[in-house]
Amino acid sequence: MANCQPTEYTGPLDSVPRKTPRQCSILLKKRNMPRYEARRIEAKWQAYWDAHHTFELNAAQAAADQPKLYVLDMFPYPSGEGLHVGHPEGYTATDIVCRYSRMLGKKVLHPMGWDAFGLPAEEYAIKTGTHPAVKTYENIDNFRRQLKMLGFSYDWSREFSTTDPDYYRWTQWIFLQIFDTWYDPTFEWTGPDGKMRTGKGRPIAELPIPLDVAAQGHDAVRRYQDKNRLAYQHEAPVNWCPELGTVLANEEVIDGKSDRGGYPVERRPLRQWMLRITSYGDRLGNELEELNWPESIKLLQRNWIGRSEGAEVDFFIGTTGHQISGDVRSLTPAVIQADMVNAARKQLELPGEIKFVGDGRTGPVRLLHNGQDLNLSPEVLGKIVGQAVAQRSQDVIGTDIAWKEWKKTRAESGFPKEPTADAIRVYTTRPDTLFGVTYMVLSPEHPFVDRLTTGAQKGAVEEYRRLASLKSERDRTDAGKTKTGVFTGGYALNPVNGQPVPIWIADYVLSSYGTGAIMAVPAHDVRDWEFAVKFAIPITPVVQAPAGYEYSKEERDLAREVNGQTEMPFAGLGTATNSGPYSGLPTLEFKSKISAELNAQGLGKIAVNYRLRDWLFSRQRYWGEPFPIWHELDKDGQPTGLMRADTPAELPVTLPPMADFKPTGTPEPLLSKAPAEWLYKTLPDGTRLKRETNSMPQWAGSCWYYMRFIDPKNHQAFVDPELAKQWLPVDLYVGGAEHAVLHLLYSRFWHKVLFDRGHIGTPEPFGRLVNQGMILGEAELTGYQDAAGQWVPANMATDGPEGGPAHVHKQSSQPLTSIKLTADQVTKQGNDFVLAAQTEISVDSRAYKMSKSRGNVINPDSVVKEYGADALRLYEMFMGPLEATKPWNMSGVEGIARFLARVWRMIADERQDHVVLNPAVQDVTPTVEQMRTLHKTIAVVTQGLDALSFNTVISRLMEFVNEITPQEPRPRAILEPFVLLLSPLAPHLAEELWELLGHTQTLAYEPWPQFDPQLLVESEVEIPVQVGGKLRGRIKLPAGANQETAEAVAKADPNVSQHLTGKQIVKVIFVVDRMLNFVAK
RNA sequence: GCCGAAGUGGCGGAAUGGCAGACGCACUGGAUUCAAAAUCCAGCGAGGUUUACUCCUCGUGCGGGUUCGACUCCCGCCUUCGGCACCA
Repeated sequence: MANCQPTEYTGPLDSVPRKTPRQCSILLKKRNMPRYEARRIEAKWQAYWDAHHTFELNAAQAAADQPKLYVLDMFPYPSGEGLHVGHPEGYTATDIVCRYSRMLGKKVLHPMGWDAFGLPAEEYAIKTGTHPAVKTYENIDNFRRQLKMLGFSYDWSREFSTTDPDYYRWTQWIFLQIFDTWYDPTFEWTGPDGKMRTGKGRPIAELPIPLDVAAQGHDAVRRYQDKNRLAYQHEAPVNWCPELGTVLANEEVIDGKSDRGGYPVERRPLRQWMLRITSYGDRLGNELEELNWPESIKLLQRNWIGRSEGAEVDFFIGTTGHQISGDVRSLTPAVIQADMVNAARKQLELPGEIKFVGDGRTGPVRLLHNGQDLNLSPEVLGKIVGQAVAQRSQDVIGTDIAWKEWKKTRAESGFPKEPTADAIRVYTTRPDTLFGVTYMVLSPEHPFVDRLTTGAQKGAVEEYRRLASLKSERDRTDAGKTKTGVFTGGYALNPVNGQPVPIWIADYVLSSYGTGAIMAVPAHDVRDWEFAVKFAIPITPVVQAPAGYEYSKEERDLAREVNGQTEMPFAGLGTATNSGPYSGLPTLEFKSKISAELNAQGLGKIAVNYRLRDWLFSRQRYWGEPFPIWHELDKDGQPTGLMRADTPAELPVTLPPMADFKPTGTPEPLLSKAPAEWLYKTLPDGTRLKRETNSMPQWAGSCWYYMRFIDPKNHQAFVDPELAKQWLPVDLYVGGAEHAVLHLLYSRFWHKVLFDRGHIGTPEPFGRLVNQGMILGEAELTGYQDAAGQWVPANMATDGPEGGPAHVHKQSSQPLTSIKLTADQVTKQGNDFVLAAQTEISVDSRAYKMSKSRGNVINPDSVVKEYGADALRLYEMFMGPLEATKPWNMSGVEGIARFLARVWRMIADERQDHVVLNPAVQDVTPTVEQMRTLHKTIAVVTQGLDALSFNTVISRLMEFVNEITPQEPRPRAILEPFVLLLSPLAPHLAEELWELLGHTQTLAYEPWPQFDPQLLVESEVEIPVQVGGKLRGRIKLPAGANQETAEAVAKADPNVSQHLTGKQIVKVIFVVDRMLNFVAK
């Protein structure tokens, strides 16, 4: 017997031999039971689904008259690491919905593909010399293998990669659409969705050309069009990452480092492609409204867009001849007189007494020589005045004349669309505080800074600008640091009262927001207050806080004592004071009134700004879509600045063959090293062209993939409009919250452009969005020890400084060592875990994000190998709500595997050496109880799947098994529906059992079991009885029993009656079949 | 600092105004076994109480409130996680 000991059977499930030697059969029958063999079953059914094209949606099915459901997983990047356990979480959820929906009779579109351009493959190429495409397609093969191994019901016939020329041909085509579009913000129209909108992306050919531009000829018109396209080129400081050899979008820079790799990023002015997403800011914000997305994600997007309403206002600075660049305030009339007298004496060479009468404000200026009016012509007077200006860099009269002229011109011409050179344009949300402006601030990069800087300030200003240019955006915008700035020496005139306002530069004003210049109202803005206090600039309050106004923490933090009085900024709404004719107006009324008034005078207009910036759309790397754009060259081979787009017929512009992928080390794109035949061409008319050598960012390919899945093989269009109409929008879109702003905003933007241009009929791509939560590593217990090996309580440990030890003591800053503890070293005390041996030492108990460095990464391959795909799928769904962040726990997977094995034994006979039905499964009529169990399960599972609460669905399936397994016989009539209920979640096991129950075809299209509410009604119910709201007993009643019956039965309960004795029943609360409560005194 | 989400046994979680802790894990005891694995059965918030069946008190981050009744609704705080962070 001993030699019959089948040691090999203790190995993994799949190594159990199917046939065993006869002589050992008695023992081996027991040993060799066909227990639940996940590996065999899963491989079998995956092969079946493939062979039968079970989940491929062919044209006939797609055209069928059934409700459609488009369920999409966020496009994965097929990394070399392979699948992470986070991926199957969302994928399983959508797979369950799809399988369930097919059984409900819906036609389901559920595709999968690859977002495969990007840096990692290119970095691998640099290291190894292999072409990025090689590694990319290898990774894709591995990813596909892993996904197939999990049994997801994707329609693999629709698979594609963004790197396929057949796909990026259409990415380039869509780029050309964007390039061919300008945004008309005032255009009113009704879209195919029947909604009225203001603002539309229109063909560039429809752009009205101003007469003066048209007069300059064809090239001027082209340049004007290029400036107005949704895809345009722009020279601006951008985030240049030398390590990655590319520029990055603002969104790809985190804390001054690159999102990918964490390399330093510097600011450099470069010519880059931009997409004018800000034009769609309003619609991207407003049209979030109707989407079935988590409110928190909508809010995140709204905040990201950051719409603000206010006004643009021009502050006069004079043209070159009339610079206001001295301290006007120091100029008393006497000083001005003296200046002008000096100028006149010099110019007219007149001895004797010279006197000016009038100052230009009250009437014409006259020059008296020895008391006699010389009746000088305005030209001569102007010359004298001009000299005075030249002598002293400020001239009140000159300024005053220019100022009046300027205002007059403005009143006639209206507010210019583009800022003019004679004024600083500011953006403010509080035009009602114009009377409180005591200084202005330009961003250090503002183009007017040089003009406005006076000689004395030149050195300081230049130094400040130099330092600012070296700082990263992050350093400059760190809210915590104290404000810095330099006075330029220049002044501007406040449009509401002509008061001169000193102009500063400071890096708290960003060149990329608004107009890059602000009017500062320290009394009513916390930033301006802080700055004004630091530089002793006057603070003029012009808004009265309402009675009982509660100052915010920010405001209170800036409080200061002046003459024994506490002063602080007031940034809220109130009543205007000290504001000329507007005094007494409430803030909002003031705002609209002054905006209108400024507009009437051509001094300002209502304006909207976005925190969102235009999308920096070019990269300098190889592994991305080439732009379908050519640059015209002049005789010397220099770009003329004019562009030509490829025609659709010329697409795709494929990547040139290259062997060297090393970055150029400069912002010169890698594609500039491409072969000349790719880079240059000559048109029939002799025009030399050079290709655009930037490539598109990774986001491009993922912006529209959901549309291509609808019609992936179409060679005539990116998608057939009829099919798009049928399938869009995506009905359920599941993925991680890390794409809350970028991907989701970018694809909504592209979608809207294509909508405006009439290519698709829906304004939004994704109807319902669900964010799956993150899966953390297994929970860890961590204790801390100091250098001497003494335990330190966990609440005394804190993160060490960057580059230093990982943990330090909160007080002494000594480095601490973290020690991983086991469960038996630790005990719970109150709310804390403490060392069992030293209960005064608390320890950390936490799950951390999975990371290679922490060594807590769970590999789906090994989970599947050990427990099977169904177990992995079910476990990920059982962990908790889909949206929640939750820690992994390997024994939880074992628990699920045990459940699946129990399901197996409920239906299959594991004592036999081949797969047969359990003899307990019989064709008998189910009992009423069994029917109730089944129908309760159908009800809970159906509702649970509709609500995506898979964890409770699985609980209910477990309860079914717990209830039914001990029973014999087990009626087939309840087991078959059970298998169908299980099938969306554990499809391989369900198919195997379905076959075992005698079916010859897949259950994928079996009708979903319907529940009969009649069968759920129980004849007898147990309800709780409370006395004074506290539970005192439970009574059994016939279903639907009335209050009298319930009270009688309840009073008969000894414990209830005991609690009622000596008390008076004041009131009885009774809810039929739910509860009974005696309110007693 | 601002915005958002969440705090329930040893752990993951269930219950969204009506029996707190379903279901699973871990743990404890038992059955089976030569033994182990697997499986099956029972117990499992804390404290008190009864020979026993029991019964009582407390308990959903903390403090208040509304209600016959609150994990659930309202007000104020604390903690953790995520996002934003000089956006005029």
